[in-house]
Amino acid sequence: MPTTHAHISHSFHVLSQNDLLAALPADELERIQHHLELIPLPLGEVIYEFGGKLSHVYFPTTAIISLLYVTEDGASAEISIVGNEGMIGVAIFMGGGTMPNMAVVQSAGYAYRLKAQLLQQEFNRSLPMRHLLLRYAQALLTQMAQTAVCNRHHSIEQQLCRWLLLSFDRLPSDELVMTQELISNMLGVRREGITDAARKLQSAGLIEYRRGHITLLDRQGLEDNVCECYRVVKREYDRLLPDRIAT
Amino acid sequence: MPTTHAHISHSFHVLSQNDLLAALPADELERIQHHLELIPLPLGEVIYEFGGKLSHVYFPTTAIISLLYVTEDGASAEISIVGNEGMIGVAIFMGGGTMPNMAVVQSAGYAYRLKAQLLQQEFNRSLPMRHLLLRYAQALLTQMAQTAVCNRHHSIEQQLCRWLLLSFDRLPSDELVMTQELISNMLGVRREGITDAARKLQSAGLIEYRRGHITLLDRQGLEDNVCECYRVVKREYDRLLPDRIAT
DNA sequence: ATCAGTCTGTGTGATAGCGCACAGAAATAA
DNA sequence: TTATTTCTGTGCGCTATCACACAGACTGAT
Repeated sequence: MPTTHAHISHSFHVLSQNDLLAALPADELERIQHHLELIPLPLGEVIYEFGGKLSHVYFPTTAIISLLYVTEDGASAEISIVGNEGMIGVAIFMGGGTMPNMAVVQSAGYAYRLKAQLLQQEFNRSLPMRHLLLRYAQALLTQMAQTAVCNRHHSIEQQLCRWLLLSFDRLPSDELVMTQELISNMLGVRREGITDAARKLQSAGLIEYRRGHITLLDRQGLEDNVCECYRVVKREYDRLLPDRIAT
Repeated sequence: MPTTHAHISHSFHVLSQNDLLAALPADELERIQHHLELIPLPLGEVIYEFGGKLSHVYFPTTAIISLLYVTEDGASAEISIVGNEGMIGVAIFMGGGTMPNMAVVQSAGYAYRLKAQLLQQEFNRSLPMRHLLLRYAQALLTQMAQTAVCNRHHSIEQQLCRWLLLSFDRLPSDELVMTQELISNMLGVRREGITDAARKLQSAGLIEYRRGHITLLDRQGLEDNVCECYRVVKREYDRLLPDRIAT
């Protein structure tokens, strides 16, 4: 029963586990607080389809969600990763309503959700809300742009490092439940390519994995191996959304 | 003398040559009209550098501008193309001020420019302005996302088709002044790769080229060859910015 | 405890794109 | 005109990645 589950877990959850909610001014947060529902998001759940209209926006706390594009011949590519630093549904306040990609839960967890219409109202009404969400949208823009660059120029191993770091940054623990097959779908490469790259990282002592579980052992080591794309994206998130514990 | 040049050409230019300006309500346009300067943009001019702060935003009329990212080891990749359908400087109203990429004139022409501060004021003041610019930003987001997908999955030839169509869509004529070397920089591939692809397109009768000039011969043919990415992006621009001749 | 299903490791070609090197052609400058 | 620079064409070997195929290992359900 999701409701019970949500209810039980509610005591362990606080709104501030999502950085955007945490950065809202107190009065603003108070206004929407009662409309926020804590929702469990199981692995693989599709939050919206290609072009699908969103009834709610989602502010993940422990869940991680991937924005994916699936090509006509079935190949896929991750456009961006969203976790507790952000939200799903920028198209709501950007005005388009939908986007030509899909959102899938990449790592199970929780998210607060809010009726799309309500978010839109608040976006129009409140200047701080608007500023915050727009800055987040810009960070998202940068992540997408850098994904394009990374896809063009960097090796699978570098991309895997980037992907792992971005994921672990958004995760409360050091263990990621994720098969190599799924990672290969995200990065849009072959599963064997991920196997090779992961083995290298494991024998270098940076990660450890076994059948669908990846454990972070040496973050610094990963950062030493990753391409600039990770740093560019991270720096931009830090710059644009600095007030993660604010007001 | 740019000033003279701008002045002379002014008589041939109307604000509505830029779709965003054209879509503004009359009263809004009137308010900013006197602050818009027509500026010539020569090929290769850098509008902003990596992380550079913008003093103005630009609304191209006949110019085409590329957003590029240059990697630490000197490779480059185009993030998006901006022409008379859009503007340079979304970071101004998104709130970040700068972005981690650069903007370079890819095809010489003109653009109206407006002081950044003024745009920001109008963005905050006027709801139609805000809606318009946000929808444009969303279209830009889609272009970036699709660039990532295309970089991952499609051949150089397909990408060249996409790039040519996006460029010709933004150009008043059927001739593009552009060397293969420059195109290869945009797409982030070798020059020889472009030579091969271009030769194929030429012998198929879709384009014709000679030393830095490319002529569009068969648009339908290009569209038949291009990957879905072009269509996805175009459909999204059409959907989000339909009122190109409005109000 | 067993078995079916899922994940990971590995091998063998094929191929797209890369790096480099250089030649001929076209435009531009002197 | 002639000389110089800038483009484009082409060849050759190299590498990363792909496509396919299958074996072994782990896990969870019965």
